[in-house]
Amino acid sequence: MSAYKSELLQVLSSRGYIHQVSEPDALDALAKSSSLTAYIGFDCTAPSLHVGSLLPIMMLRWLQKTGHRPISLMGGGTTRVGDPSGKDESRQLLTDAMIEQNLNSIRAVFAKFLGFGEGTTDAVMANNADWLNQINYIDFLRDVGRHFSINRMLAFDSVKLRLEREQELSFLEFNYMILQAYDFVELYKRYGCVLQMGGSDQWGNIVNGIDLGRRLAQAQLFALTSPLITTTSGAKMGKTAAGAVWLDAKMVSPYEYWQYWRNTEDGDVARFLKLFTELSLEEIGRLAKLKGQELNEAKKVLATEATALLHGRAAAEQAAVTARATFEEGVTAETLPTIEIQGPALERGLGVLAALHGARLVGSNSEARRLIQNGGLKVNDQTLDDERRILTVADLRNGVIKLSLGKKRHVLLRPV
RNA sequence: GGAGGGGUGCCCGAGUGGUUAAAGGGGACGGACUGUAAAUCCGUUGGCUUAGCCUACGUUGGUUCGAAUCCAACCCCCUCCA
Repeated sequence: MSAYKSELLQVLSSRGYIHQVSEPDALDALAKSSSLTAYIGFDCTAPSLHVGSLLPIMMLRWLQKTGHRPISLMGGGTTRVGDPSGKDESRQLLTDAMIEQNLNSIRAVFAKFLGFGEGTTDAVMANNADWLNQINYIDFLRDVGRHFSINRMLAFDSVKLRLEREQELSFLEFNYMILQAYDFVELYKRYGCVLQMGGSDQWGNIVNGIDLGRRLAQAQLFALTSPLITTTSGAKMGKTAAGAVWLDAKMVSPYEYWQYWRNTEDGDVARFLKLFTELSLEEIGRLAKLKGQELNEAKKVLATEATALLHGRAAAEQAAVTARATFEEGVTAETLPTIEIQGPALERGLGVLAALHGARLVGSNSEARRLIQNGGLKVNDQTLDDERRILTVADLRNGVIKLSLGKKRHVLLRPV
């Protein structure tokens, strides 16, 4: 690590966000002497962002905290084209209305990490649909297309690898990097944005933007990429039993989110503390020294800090309390995820299979039956061995029935 | 437009007329062991009103007692040629 002089690069590099930087010295000097504007692009094919997007969001957050202006660029325009990779499934293109809806809920997530407004370091939310949708093909070819050399584009890894493996590369994909380069220049013109950040796989695209900026606007632009984050065991981040770990509380509750971080692998704890919390490096260094079972304390800190950033301190503390009661004291915490059921249904007697399905612990009755055979389901902490078991009012403990799948997933049924 | 190859379960991939709900692997989930970790081992992995029934091997028809397997048409993907 070279010794950066600007606070921005010091922070990003010491916390492990940096993989590559173009012209680091010039960028460092600029970041030290002035307030930069920088952006990261996000796609909006899903209704919410998930944990995989957290790293770039944190970079924007640090950017703002060190006195610069972040822009989150939504790919409203590029999403309309659809991602050409993954050609096996006939993916439907999203309608404009769906894209708009996704944009709105994603915006809510950003608001938790960044301060938006009109000030000089207030975050900006841009949407490339604003300019991409207007483009006239011929004009675009003449103004932008002439600056791209096919010879050079063919040399980019993303293209070269595909060609070497004789994999199909559509014209659409080939153009993707041109559109992204254009975004960069457009943001430079509109906001004076001089830095694009992104995952290491974006390097080629970003560099294209830098070139285009020089040719089109005589601008000096910069690239900064972050390493691709996988867990120690090599898996991509953000997938669990229940699917993706979304950042929207309606899709993944704060408790579940806390649990996700609590279950971090040992080898990832220190790295994740640096990347996904704002604890000081000294504090993290102390936590990272913990060994064996004690490391669990560090995981709890990670879980609480990471959850606090997204869902607020109160929700995070409550998740921690719920988890302690559930796992360490063996008590049924009332704050576990709760499903309301109809009181009369319980009086009549509710089949466990239906109850489990209703609580969304299982996807089908067959799945529940299998789990019962494997001893993986519990009612009020008692292993369930009879799939015909009927739940009644007599099963209520303190007004709820606790259903458990495995050791970690619990749901309370509460009659209303 | 011509020639050839191919479309199988979450993914990869075997299977060319009869216990095939479909080998094997990956992934995932459950159990054991642990520290709500990793590794390891065991089990499970289409659905339902589960001794049974239904739905499934690109789509639609056909042959047959019986089809993922044979035939026809169509759709889609890949390779080569024009």
